[in-house]
Amino acid sequence: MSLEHVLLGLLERPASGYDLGREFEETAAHFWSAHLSQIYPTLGRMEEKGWLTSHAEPSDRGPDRKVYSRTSDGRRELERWLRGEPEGHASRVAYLGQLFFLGQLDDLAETRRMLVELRERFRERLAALEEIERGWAAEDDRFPDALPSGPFHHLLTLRAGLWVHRARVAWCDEALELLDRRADRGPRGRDPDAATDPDDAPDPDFAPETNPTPGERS
Amino acid sequence: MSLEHVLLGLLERPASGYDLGREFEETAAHFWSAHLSQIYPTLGRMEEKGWLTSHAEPSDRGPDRKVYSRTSDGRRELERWLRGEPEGHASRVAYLGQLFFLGQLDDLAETRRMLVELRERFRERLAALEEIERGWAAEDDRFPDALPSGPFHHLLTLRAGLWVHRARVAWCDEALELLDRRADRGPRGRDPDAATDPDDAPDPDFAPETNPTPGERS
DNA sequence: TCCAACATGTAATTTGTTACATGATTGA
DNA sequence: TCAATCATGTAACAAATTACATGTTGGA
Repeated sequence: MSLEHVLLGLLERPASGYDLGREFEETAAHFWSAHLSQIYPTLGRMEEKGWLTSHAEPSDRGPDRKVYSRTSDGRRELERWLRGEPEGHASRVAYLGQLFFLGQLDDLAETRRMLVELRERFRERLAALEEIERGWAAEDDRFPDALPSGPFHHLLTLRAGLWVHRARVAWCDEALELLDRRADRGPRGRDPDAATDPDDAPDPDFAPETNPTPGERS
Repeated sequence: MSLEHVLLGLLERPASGYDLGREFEETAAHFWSAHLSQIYPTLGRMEEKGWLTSHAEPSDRGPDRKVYSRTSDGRRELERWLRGEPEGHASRVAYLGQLFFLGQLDDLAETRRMLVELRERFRERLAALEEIERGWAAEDDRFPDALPSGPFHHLLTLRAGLWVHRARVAWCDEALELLDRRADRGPRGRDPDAATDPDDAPDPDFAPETNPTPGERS
């Protein structure tokens, strides 16, 4: 299970289940997520396997904290995972499933609505990632070439998110353009607001090549 | 459950569980995946709900096929899903988790190996998507602006994969460049093959802007 | 004769989500 | 006093993977 490995990675320093839950929302959100109700029993199982030890610590407020530390076995397991093959993802992207079948509705306004909504979400996510990167750049003058190894690798994963979200926004722009070109020829399912949308300029800095067939570079 | 909705979408025409399994590997692979052992019981549950009906049909070879058809209730449920909010994804991208923690190894050669391996995978996936698009363009002279609604939406989702995979390849290029710049200053964990890798030119057609901070466009 | 593709399923297990349960402390 | 944050968990359910089980047909 990869959750166990992500927890091992996060436990570079000792932390409680609750702490780790917060880390999933903050630092790890762009590549993993987990609920506390999954984290707690998982930590328990990892302790049974000998990858972690725990001790109780009084809390400033609220009940005792149960603080976990990685054992040398845990560290070894993490290394094994890190040195192994990159783990893929059986992609399950529900919004693409929706879009794929939206042709069965024969209502282009609905397709348009979905693309506009998606673009808005991707833009927000992108802006959040850019903000994080700006923060890192401002608070460490070694950014980016002289960063310590940990932060440097964090930057690499952050930039994966940046590239992908930029691409998603650009894809939405392209798709909306294709869609509006269609709406101009066949009147069926036409969105009355299509022409008045104020927010439709594609990003000129991020066009892979001639639309609509960037595949043909041979 | 979105699997049920994807199955409803795929059942535009009647099909057996086995057929649908093949469709997941072929047409739907870039946005969803499912094993036959998940598909069969799911179809059963959907029939109980009244979204599908089934009848047996003799097969050319092998046992009888159990062919499912969408009912009007099933069609209505599909529409409800399609007209609803775009469904997000709790992203769990294991390879980014690996990369994120690879800093704890302090072995840049290992980071390099992973990025090169990832880039290779993304390139292959990208080439496969480009090949599919080329096939569609060749077999339908209405491509892309005059395609019927179904194929048009299929094209939109395909192009999502194209954009994202292009971005992933470009991200790997950038990451390797940053990495090699690091290796040049600090000798620690240096990959002896880094300089002789023949396969390292970044794609000039797909650079968002100045590296390494495409976020700063203000 | 053996393997691949066709065809359908069940069982066991793992993984992930949602709902429930409890209780302390701090600030508005 | 009320809500938010801290803090840990269990239970029920849903979803997904892996392993098991069975049997046919056609081609190398």
